[in-house]
Amino acid sequence: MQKEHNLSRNQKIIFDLIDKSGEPMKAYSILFNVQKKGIKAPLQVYRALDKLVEIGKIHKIESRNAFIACQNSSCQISKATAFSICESCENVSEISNSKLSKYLSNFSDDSGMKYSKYNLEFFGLCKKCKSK
Amino acid sequence: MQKEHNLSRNQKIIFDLIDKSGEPMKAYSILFNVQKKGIKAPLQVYRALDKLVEIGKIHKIESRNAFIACQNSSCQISKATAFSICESCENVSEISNSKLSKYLSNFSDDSGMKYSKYNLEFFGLCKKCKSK
DNA sequence: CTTATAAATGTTATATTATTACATAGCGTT
DNA sequence: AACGCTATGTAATAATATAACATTTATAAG
Repeated sequence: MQKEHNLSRNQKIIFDLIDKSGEPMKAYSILFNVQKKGIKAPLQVYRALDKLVEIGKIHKIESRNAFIACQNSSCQISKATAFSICESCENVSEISNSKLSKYLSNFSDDSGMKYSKYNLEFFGLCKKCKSK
Repeated sequence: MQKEHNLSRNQKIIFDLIDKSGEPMKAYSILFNVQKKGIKAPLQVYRALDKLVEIGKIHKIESRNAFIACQNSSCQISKATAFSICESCENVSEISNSKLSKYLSNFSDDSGMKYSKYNLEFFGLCKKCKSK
């Protein structure tokens, strides 16, 4: 079992927003959306985002500078993330494929590096966009 | 064989700089370094970077907003990139592992997406930093 | 060679993303 | 209460990236 994290006020507001949106959100778009709730400054958003990423409730889509709620029920794999990104409609979803995550988590080469984390982003066309 | 790309003046200046540095360089650090050669504006740098990424001469390290010269002799795999990143010394190197690239290039799942590109970033401690 | 076209360049301004620095408040432990 | 830690508030600014527009250079077709 995972440790249950008690989110602080700002963290909760921001997590709920991202989670409900169901898609990647950018920091300043988040800021805009939570200003009515009293979160006024970028730093307040970035601090909450940092924490939420740290505890695995959200992930950053690096190629898009955006944040998406973790879609793996228990957020067990926040150090091993994989996403599929449609280059046409920009739809993003988290890939939960145990073979893939096993393969990558166990990956090692002769560089002498000890890998403790990875992030993988696949790009392509989603079903809908392919058929257009 | 690959098409030989004739780099333009700015592209050449910027590629040479990145290539010689041997490590990831940030856009504004590049800008600073090429100002004496007449490249004065960020956009000039970003345009060259865009082109160099497009033709596979350099890659963007997304998690670092930095650019590194392709280390695979012929840049054949610019649509299939993998890097190892030391979280202590920030050393980055491109992973050339045919099993890995085959595995990922052939990856598919039941999402219906057609994957045409991927970028993978591994994080950990390099040999040197591990032993400190 | 010249005309057309695409690619690259130059320049200014501005948009977007993210952090520094410093002060204050809340919360759990002893 | 006193301490340590986490979170918050606020202002300023740094770092990363793009828009818009004018001009020049390279490439290819006639």
